[in-house]
Amino acid sequence: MPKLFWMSSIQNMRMSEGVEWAVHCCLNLAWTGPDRALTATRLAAYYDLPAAYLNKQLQALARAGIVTSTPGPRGGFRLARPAASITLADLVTAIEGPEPAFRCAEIRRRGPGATAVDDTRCAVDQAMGRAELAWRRELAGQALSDLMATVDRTAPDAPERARRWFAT
Amino acid sequence: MPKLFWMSSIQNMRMSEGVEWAVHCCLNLAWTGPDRALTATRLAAYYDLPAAYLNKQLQALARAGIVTSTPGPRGGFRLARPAASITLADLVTAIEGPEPAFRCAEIRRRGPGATAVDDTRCAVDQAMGRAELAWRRELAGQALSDLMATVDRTAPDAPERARRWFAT
DNA sequence: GTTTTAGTACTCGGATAGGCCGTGTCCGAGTGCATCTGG
DNA sequence: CCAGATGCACTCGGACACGGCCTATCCGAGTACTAAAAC
Repeated sequence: MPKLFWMSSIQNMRMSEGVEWAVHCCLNLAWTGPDRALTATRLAAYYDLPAAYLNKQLQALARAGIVTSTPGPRGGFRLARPAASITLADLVTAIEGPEPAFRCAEIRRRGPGATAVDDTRCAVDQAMGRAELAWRRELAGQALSDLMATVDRTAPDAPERARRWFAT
Repeated sequence: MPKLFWMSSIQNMRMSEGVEWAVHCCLNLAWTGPDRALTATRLAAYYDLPAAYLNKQLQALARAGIVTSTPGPRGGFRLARPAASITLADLVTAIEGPEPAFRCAEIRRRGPGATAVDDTRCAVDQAMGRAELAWRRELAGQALSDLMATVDRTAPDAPERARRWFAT
C-alpha cells in the first residue's frame, strides 16, 4: 500500500496564541475607556478563555508598560496610554519577547570549515535580519487605533456591544 | 534575597535552526557545482553538525524540489536548479512549512462576545497577515545567488576553501 | 450621628504541573562500483 | 583479454526516543469596600 498521505513536519515557527488574546483584550480596554478597569476573569469570560492563563498574558503587557494593573476590588487592567501610541509591534514584543525569530548559531565558525574569527557578520543572518526588520516595521506601522478604525468599518456594532457587556 | 534576575518567558516564536543549516548547505552545494554530489555526512562534518538530523533537513529540501538526491555510492545531494532561482523564501518554506506564524483562532466568535457569523475577516488577522507578507516578500527578494555575491564580497576565500575541502 | 476599626471579598502576582513539537538517533531499502569467474 | 554475474560498501529514507517550551492551573500577597462598634 503506497503512503499517499504523508505530511512532513510542517508547523514550525508558531506565534503564541496569547498575542491574539492580547490584541483583542486591548481593543476591549480601549473601547471601555480609562475610567473603568476590566478584570482578567471578565475578559476571559467574554471570549471563553482560561482566565488564569489570560491573566498571565496581561501581566506581560503590564510589565511592558502597555497596560496598568490595579489589585483589589474594582481593580483590573486598563490601557496605560492612548490607543494611537500602542502598536502591534509593542504587543507582539511584549508577549513573544524581543528576541528575533532567526538566531544565527554561527555554524560557519564550527568544524573544519570554520572561517577566521573576524568581525564580519554572517550573510545568512544579515538577510534574515532584513526580512524580520520589514516584518517588525509593518507591525510598528499599525497602531491599536488603526485596528479600532478597521473594526468600526467592518463591524460597526462590535464596540458598542462590548461596552454594554462589560458594563454589567 | 531579591530576585534581581528574572527573565520573562522570552523565547517564543523560534525559527528552526535547520533553516540556517539548509542555507549554508545550499551555498556549499552551489559552490561545488552540479557535477559533484555532496553527502549529508560530509556536509555535517564540515560544520560539525549531527549527520542524521541534517539529513532530515536535506530531505525536506528534496521534497520541496530545491535539491535532488541520489542514493548509493557517489550519491548525495545537489541543487535542483540554478542558485539565482532559489530564494530564501523557498528555503524557509521548505523547512518551516507554508503555515503562517500567526494563526487566527477566531476567538472573537467564542463566548458571549461572539460576533455574528459573517464573512468578514478578523482585523487582527488582516494586520498580522500584512506584516507576514512583508516578511515573506523580503525573503523572496533574496536569492541564493545574492548570498553568494555577499559572501564573495565579505569573505572572498570562503568559496574556494569549501570547494577544496569537499573535493577531497 | 460620626469616627475608628476589624473583617471580608476580590484582584493581581508568581510558582507550580502536563502536553505537544522540535531535536536527535537508529536501522532498513536501494544503488553503483569493484571484484571475481568463465569464455 | 573481455563480458557477465556476484557481492559489497555506501547513500538516502522514514520510523523511533528524549527534552524543552508553551499551555494551563493553583494558591498567596495586597487592596478597597463594608459593616459593626465605640465615642
